[in-house]
Amino acid sequence: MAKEKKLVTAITDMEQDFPQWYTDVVKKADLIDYSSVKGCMIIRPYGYAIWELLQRQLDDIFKATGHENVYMPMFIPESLLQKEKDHVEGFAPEVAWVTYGGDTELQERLCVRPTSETLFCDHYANIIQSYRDLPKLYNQWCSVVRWEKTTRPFLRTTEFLWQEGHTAHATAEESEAETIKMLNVYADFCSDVLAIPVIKGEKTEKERFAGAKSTYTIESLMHDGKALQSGTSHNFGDGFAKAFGIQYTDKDNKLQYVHQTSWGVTTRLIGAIIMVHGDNSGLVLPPAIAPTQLVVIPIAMHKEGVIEKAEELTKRLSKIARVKSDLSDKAPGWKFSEYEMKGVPIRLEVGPKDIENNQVVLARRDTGEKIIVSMEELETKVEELLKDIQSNLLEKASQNRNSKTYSATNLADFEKTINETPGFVKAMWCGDKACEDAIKEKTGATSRCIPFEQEEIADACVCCGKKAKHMLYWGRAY
RNA sequence: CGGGGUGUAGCGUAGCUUGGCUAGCGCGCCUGAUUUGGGAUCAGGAGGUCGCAGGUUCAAAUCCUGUCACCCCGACCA
Repeated sequence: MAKEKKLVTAITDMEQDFPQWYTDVVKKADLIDYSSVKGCMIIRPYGYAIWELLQRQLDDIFKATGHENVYMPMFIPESLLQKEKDHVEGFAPEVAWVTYGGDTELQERLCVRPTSETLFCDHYANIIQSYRDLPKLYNQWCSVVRWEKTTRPFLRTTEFLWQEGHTAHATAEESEAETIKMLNVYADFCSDVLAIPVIKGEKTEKERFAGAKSTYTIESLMHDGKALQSGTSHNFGDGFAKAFGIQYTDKDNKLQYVHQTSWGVTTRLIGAIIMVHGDNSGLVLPPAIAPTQLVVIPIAMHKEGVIEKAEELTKRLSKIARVKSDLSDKAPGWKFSEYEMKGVPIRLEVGPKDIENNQVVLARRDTGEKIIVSMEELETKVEELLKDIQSNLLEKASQNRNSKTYSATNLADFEKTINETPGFVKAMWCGDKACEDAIKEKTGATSRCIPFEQEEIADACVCCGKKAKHMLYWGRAY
């Protein structure tokens, strides 16, 4: 693999100060700006373009799997939020309240949705009567508000964009199948589109979503060895249905409760892209999610025919990729750096020498490699390169994650590993919450998930030594 | 919510301890010329309620009080 060469000095080295590196990338790549409201960020055009591509592709998959989009109100009356006990207890500390309408104090205060389970449930109770009404497969794209104490761009903001799927099914088997199906949709999307490998698994009871029967998660690993929960899928069983009275009459004319699911991913995924693929020169975008896949940079623009050639190539390549050209009067070196910070997968340089030789120079962002390509095979080469970059990024991210995945069979090893070599730690667990708490207390690591792919790395629980039930992934998390 | 820090031009900052004349510098921006294969050079130019409010003083970016905001580190969360 090619040695990574530091090309831009405007960004702090990640080895030196990872949080600062992250902030620098987010700012230098023009993804966001801070706003005048604490914890809220302005998503700038380039950042939003990434979100739009992500949204469009995911939405297509949702539609293809039978889901429909709806839009729920952003306000939830307090009484509605309180219908499911665990749920309200889980979210109450972080909701924002509306208490006035104009200058009139409201009879009942309204919360700004932190999530919309209660709204969907209330609605489902009204529209579901018969088994013929099932399943209901709804999704909404919206923003939610959670009054977090500490915020970071994309990873945790007061308001964030997401999608939340909410479905209602006739049976427990169906809701479980839906939960797993959507988890797989997320996992495939992460690896195929975002080039981020994930661990699929179930959350322990301690980490479970407020009100859920079971919570499944995809966990990814960032460059600094910290874990990021990248998507979740919950099976509610009939808990919410009972709290909200969502019943239907089955084929045998018996009244039944529905079984529900919910699942979501957020703008946090953009944070994951940054921290999984980024390097010391800035952002590195997988082609599938890059708003600009190739940027055309003319060299010596004042020379005869250069601008015309750049425009011609831009037009030609626009047929096969998302292409833009930069004909501004900045120096070429400045442009190189600019598009590297922004993570554009391929840079095309074209100057008088190239025109003379009937060729162009392609530079790939992931490896820094420069390739001379003849005009004739340009399209073929660009398509090939985009594919190659996409798969190379997934390969690199997988290697990185695997090299930072360890296992521990006793607590001393566990602690040493998590402190000295940050990453995932695999360890056996007896299933007792006391051990989970103890490990968190002692090491600062949280249980990430009980992976579907289990391994027998020992017989005994890493904490108490009793007989182990599962292998768990642990890590320090964002 | 606890601890720490910072607010001076679009961005980054000097000045504040010890009050004093026109608030200095770098980047960026505008104009022109020369340049152009890794953040070009020269010349000229524009841009400031010194976070906000009050106070002390002949005089406040500087001292005092209050207030607002943001950042970083912890405990809680996608």
